[in-house]
Amino acid sequence: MKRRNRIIFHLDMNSFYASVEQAHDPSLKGKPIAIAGNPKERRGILVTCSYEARARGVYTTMSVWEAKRKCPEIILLPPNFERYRIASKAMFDILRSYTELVEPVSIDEGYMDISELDLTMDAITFAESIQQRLIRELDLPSSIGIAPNKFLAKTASNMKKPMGITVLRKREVAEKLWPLPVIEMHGVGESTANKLSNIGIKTIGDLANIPLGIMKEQLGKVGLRLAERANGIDERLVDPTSIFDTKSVGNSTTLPYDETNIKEIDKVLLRLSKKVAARLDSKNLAGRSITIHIRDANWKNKTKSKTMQNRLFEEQQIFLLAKTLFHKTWDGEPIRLLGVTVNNVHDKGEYAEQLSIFNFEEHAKEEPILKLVEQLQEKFGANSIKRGVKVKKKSSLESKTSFSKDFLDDHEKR
DNA sequence: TCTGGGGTCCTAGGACCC
DNA sequence: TCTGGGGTCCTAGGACCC
Repeated sequence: MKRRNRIIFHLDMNSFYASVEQAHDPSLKGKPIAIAGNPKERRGILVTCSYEARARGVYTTMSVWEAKRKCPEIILLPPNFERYRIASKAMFDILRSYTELVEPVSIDEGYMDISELDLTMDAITFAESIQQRLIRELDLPSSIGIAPNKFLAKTASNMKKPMGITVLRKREVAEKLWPLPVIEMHGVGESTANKLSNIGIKTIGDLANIPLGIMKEQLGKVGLRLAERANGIDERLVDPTSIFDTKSVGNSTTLPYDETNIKEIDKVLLRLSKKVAARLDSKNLAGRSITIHIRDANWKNKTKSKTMQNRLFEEQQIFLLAKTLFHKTWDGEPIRLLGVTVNNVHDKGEYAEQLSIFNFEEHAKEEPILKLVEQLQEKFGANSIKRGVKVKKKSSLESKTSFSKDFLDDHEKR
């Protein structure tokens, strides 16, 4: 059974943050501008820069001091994420005015599946009309890739910037893709490129034609997938809902100076925990596990995580766990970066339902459990129940209790 | 004076269970 | 008296992307 060929668009906004700033303040147009995380901060980098800046040798991820050296007249702006979110929403609203099959993949790019659209024009003309509308209504430039699948569409949109429209057909893969160095491929970074180079794979064509056994052996599942993509094969569907299943919420920060002062570190952990809690709250999410991230002066990373019985969303809860994990991990080395992430997140409402079998209050009315509660509270105090005792409901009559490990850990220390 | 901050996915070993 | 084989969950770390 042969499936009908799909038509997938990948739309990529060109130097999005910089373009939004130029649209917002037209006097910035035609000038070398860059958005820097915090232009005054030591260790700042460029998040985006305008094409005028690029023409002067400046690029994204370049450090601020280096950019200033390369291009002394560069205009540095702090990011205004609220502004970018509004522009992003307006952009996706325009895309969704044509089809519901729009999948945002980041703030400034997304896929559209237009296979089923009843178009009165060809795909290229349609892409042009979208591009022109984005310019007309939002004053924002974009590039569009047109292809039979996501990978090729993404690759195509990258081929011509700014304001490009590129078609990449399956039958053109050998001619247009294969000559390119393998590092150009989406999904291949420095590390993979080095590994591939070691086994003689330099171009995307090399990758496409290597025996699958070797790829599997060298790079596992990732290798097999890359080999498929190099042959222009990608069956992934455009999924408009993927944006809604957030899996983690975290905040991290690079410290102004490598830090060993525990008081300062605690302050930072508190600040990060507050941010995470606030963001969870604004998205109405709660999580089941927490990870802390420590990067030392040599860029060596350490993570430590812990999965909890109960959902996690309160600031104090997150802060205390982060602190505990930090002290279990830290060896006294100067710290460059600290991060706090809550993983395994779900919608709070959904969560309450899922966990209701563990939710003590709901079952406390049942006779056998009620007695147990009284005993436990007498022994360990009123809050002990919420903190660590898991009450599992097996059937309406039969029930079982056990101590979670966290609970026991807590009490061993006293 | 190198190198931010937000994420996702994958792997691999150990614990634990049936 | 040689001890299989799944499956799932947890944890740590790595690669990659924008």
